[in-house]
Amino acid sequence: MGRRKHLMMKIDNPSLRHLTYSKRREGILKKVVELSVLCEAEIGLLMFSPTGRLTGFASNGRIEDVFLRYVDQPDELRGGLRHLKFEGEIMEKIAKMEDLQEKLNQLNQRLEKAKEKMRFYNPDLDSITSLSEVDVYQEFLNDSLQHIEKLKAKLLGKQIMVQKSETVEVTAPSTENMELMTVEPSKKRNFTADDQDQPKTTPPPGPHLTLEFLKAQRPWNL
Amino acid sequence: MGRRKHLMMKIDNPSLRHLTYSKRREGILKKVVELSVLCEAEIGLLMFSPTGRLTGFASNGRIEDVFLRYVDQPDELRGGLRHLKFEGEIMEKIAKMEDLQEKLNQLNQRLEKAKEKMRFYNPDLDSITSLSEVDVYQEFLNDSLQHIEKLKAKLLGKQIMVQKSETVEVTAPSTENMELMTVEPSKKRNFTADDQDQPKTTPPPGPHLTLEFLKAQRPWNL
DNA sequence: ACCTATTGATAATG
DNA sequence: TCATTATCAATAGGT
Repeated sequence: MGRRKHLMMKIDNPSLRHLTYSKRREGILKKVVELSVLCEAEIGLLMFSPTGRLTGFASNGRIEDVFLRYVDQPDELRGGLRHLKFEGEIMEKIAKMEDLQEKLNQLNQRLEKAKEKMRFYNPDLDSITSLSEVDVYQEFLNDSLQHIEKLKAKLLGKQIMVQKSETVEVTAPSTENMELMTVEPSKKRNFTADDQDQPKTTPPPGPHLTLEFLKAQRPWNL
Repeated sequence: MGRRKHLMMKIDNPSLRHLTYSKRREGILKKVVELSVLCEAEIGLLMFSPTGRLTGFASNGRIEDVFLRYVDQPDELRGGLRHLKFEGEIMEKIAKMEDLQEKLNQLNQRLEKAKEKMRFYNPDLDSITSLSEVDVYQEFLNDSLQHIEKLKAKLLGKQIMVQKSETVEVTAPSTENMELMTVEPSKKRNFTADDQDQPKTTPPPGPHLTLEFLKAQRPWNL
């Protein structure tokens, strides 16, 4: 349209160029608005004049939403637009963030697991209320001590026979004074009797704690 | 243009609407390209069809650059376009991501700490090479056992006097057969002698392990 | 800004 | 989706 047709190349004359820009900018803006109205299409348009002035339009009032929708498009559906550097920044960051969130959740789980396991080694004494629990923790620590003793024996170059692995004696190392604290097996048995019938397959921590369960709570299982 | 002029409202007939969209979309695209060529204007255009299909254009090939330029505009210069929600969202997400990264690092540290602490309770026996280390671990476990014993005594309603806390006797709970494993204090002292002079202030785990350090490695310190 | 000759875009139709 | 074409809109150039 117009008396003559422009060559499709940059208009040399700056004033003519700017005039053309102004006219066509209005035309495009009008057409874009019409399209968005007639077809309820979501449209975003940004135009920077040769002098840097911005004119824009977004069908819903916010360019940002249109761009967000664009960013959310799967690669295949972004017709007419090739290589997306910005995607390689924002999308990457968003993906990275989701990845981080995932890792963070996993780590949190592992940390909780670790904390729980540590409580088996050094349970909060105030939280233990039943003697049966006490015995299981005691057995567990004895078992750990036994491993230590075995190692010590090896390092000392001694052969120490251990027939029953659940029985162990401990030597206090650093003091001259020693005092024995003994609890009679009989009374203990009275209180631990309930445990004997408990299932041995990974019970939850609590009143039905078993030695087997505790033994599974080793650092290398983390 | 056209034989008749549309009312400026949504076209009811869906097929007609889509047809109109297709045609006008091409027209706008052409005009936009022309404008960018004739005037060297930077233009970004995003159009979503009623069915969600995207058609777009960016004068330099990347919508993202146009959008970034838009985001960089001072508020006053964003003609016709108000408040920038997207900028806030992106910035927010980036900040959130950095926050997540930070939390993840902290969690990783805590997890490593937890793992390390657990090794104090049940150290990997293969990794222990010196008798002095063995002794410290042994003391530590004895200490834990002592706590258990105290609790048990309380629960049994007994008063048990403990004069020196570093000495303890352990009763193996669950078997009839018992076997004692004893290491002579003298030989032990030979091997643990080095530790006596070590500083007691949070030494690193390893050959200079101390009981005090291990005692600090309790779950509630995590 | 406005005018208007001219060209371009597109609505209706096949 | 593509082609045709009558009609109307956009705009180049001038004022």
